[in-house]
Amino acid sequence: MTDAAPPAARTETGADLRRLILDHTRRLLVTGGYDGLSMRKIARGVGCSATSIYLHFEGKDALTHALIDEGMRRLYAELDAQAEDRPARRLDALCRAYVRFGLANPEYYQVMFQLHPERMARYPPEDYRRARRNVELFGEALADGAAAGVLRLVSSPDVAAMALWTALHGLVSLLLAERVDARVAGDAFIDAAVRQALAAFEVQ
Amino acid sequence: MTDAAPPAARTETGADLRRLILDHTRRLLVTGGYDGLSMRKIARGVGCSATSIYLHFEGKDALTHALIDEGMRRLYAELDAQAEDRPARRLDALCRAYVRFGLANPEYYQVMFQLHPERMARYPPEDYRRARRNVELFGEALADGAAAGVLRLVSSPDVAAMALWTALHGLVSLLLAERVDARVAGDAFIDAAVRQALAAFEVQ
Amino acid sequence: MTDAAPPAARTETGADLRRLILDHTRRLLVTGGYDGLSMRKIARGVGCSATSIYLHFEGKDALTHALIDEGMRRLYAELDAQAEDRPARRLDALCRAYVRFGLANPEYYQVMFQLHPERMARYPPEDYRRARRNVELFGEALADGAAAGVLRLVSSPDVAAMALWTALHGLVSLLLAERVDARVAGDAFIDAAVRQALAAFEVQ
Amino acid sequence: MTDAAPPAARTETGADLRRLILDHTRRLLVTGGYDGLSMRKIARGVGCSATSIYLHFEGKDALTHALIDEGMRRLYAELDAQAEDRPARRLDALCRAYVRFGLANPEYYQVMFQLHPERMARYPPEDYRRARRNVELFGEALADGAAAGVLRLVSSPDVAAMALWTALHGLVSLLLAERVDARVAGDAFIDAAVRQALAAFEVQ
DNA sequence: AATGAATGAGCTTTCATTCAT
DNA sequence: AATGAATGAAAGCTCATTCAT
Repeated sequence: MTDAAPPAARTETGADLRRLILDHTRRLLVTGGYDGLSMRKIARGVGCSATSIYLHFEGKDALTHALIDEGMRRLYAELDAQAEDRPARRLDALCRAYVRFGLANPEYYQVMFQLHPERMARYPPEDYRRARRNVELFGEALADGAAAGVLRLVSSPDVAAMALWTALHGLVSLLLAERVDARVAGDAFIDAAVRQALAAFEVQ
Repeated sequence: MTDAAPPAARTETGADLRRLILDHTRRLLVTGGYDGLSMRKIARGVGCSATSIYLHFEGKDALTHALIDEGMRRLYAELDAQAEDRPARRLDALCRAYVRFGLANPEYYQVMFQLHPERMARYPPEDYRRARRNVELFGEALADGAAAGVLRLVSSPDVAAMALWTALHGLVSLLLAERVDARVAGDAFIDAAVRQALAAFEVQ
Repeated sequence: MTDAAPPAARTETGADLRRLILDHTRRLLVTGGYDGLSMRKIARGVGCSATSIYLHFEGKDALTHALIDEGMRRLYAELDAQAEDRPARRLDALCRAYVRFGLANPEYYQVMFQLHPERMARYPPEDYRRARRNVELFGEALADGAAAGVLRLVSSPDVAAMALWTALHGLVSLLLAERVDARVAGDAFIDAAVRQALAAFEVQ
Repeated sequence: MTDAAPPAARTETGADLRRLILDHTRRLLVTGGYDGLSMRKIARGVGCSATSIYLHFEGKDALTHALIDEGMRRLYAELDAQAEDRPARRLDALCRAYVRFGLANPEYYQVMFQLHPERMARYPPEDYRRARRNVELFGEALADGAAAGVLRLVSSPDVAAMALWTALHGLVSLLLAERVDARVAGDAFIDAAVRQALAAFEVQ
């Protein structure tokens, strides 16, 4: 039959629908936040039925989790790309890459780090473990730096990394929330904040 | 003393309903976050009709804003109570008081600092101005310390205060979100993180 | 006691509140129609509590009925003022006065003639009787004209008057509803429509 | 013929729900008027959930508009069926068909011609254009009659048609509103009123 | 792989009205 | 004469999800 149509047409939507859904979900997250998200809005945006989303994701949670995982992988890719041998320089690069990633990907950042704990409780453990790798990169740089005597550590590398991460996260999230005074916010401020967060590790 | 006479008359209803509503709203915020909040749930919790809430608050926004303002005032009270003459000590006390407040009042903290910017856009300007006073307290301590030569500043007190605030906020919000590794989180970690944030201002 | 205040102050709001309510209700009717009417909106506009309206009117129905009655009286006053001895001229003047009144007082006209019959079912019979006087004025002019041989009647004056009224009502209500083509509506159109409605009574 | 096969499959549900909704909406309009209308009442009447209505109509407005359009088409069908060559007779038949339609379909008539202008403002322009075709039928009869010298016109056919329409509308709407004296209303009255409205076009 | 139809629960808000004061 | 507090009912609408096809 002629109306059996080109099979390629289906292929394009077929496996790619998953991608389309993820991408449009991200777009919606930027404008309306997590709560402004709805399966129907996503479907409308992608041009498929709401039901179709359930063919690719178990539910809203699973969709969100997929997005988180994707974000975590991308963040890792960016952080891991900071190929710098000297630990102090690497730490600095990691911080700046982290902030850059957050500001450039508000939608990922939101679901990755600003979701209600209850919602995260159902996050798959193995994904969680991978997510933690991101902070570990900071810990490794700190440990390397301490070993080389170029970074000063007063607590364990893990603790220091976690504390550093909280500082960076505060910077990113308040900037994204537009809570930093507009007259202050800007590259200069970001630079100052990152320096301030790193000052603790400077050897005199 | 004389005007203390008839307030008991309407203990359960009257002006007290406003308080009950605010209090129960806070309770709901802890468990379900801002999006888990609903006028009906609040009403059910306080034991009044959903309509009654509208007698005391113009709408959900106004109710939230009242809560934010209340939180900001309480935070200010706590920060302002850190009566310490020596600037460096005062700054330290401010930081610890801030974190303490956030962890002790997750519901306030959430609406105060983690609301979607769109939702904050409707926040009354005069309340906003008062809210900013909180960060200013940090700026004053920094300026005082710099003047006295006991704190080192590489940027303006305002910028430094804002950057310090972002660090503290990151600490509080990740702890509240239960995103800090349980094996790490604890008073020791908080102490380490605060020290790390303050290290930038230490004079060698 | 000094706070017993000037009694005149109360007098002004006292009996006059009824008037204020009626007047503001009319204003609301223009903008939002009957269904856009609400006791609270009225109260807000007048500056009194919603409860206070119930001191002056039994309910929304009674308030509406009072407005209808007032409108009917005003319409009667306008029609009755068309002092013209010659019946044909008087009839013409009555028609034009009717249309003028309707267009000038859309809020009255709406409740007077465009309310759902169910809502009118509770209208007090004695008021209804007075309302009917308005159409009777047309009937009298028609009867006078027929007796004088200057108006042609093919049905009883009552029937003819009623039919004439329906035509005028159609004109007014479609104009108020903005359903007459904007390029057509205007004084010329009104004039043409009234002439057309009166043509039936012309003696050759 | 072959594609007429499986429509019985979804007799109660499927595409038929749309019809059921429209029909029940009409029924509700008769008893309670436009303002007595509610999505829930409709749903209760059809035996479906309120949500289901939104599957077939975008909202209350769209539902109403669909009803208006349907009514306009039906009215047009009735008017257009008045196949009469002689213009004067055709005009008479049009008038009587119009009134007949209005009295027989109070629910359609209501939404078609008695809706608040604000509500009509959102009516789709292309539907509006079709609706206007109804009045144009009167204009054409008038123009034909004038050209043939059997109808007297003192204004343009368009204006005369519009004026005639307002008269008929007044007749229908006051009858539907039960505002015409019960002792008068009846076929004789309708006949008298229509004659009166048409008298203007009679050639002496 | 994809869909249209359907739903129950829920949302914020407004309504007319009553009651104690 | 006037009010603040309160309410049940209802409004229009959106939600995540299921199911038969």
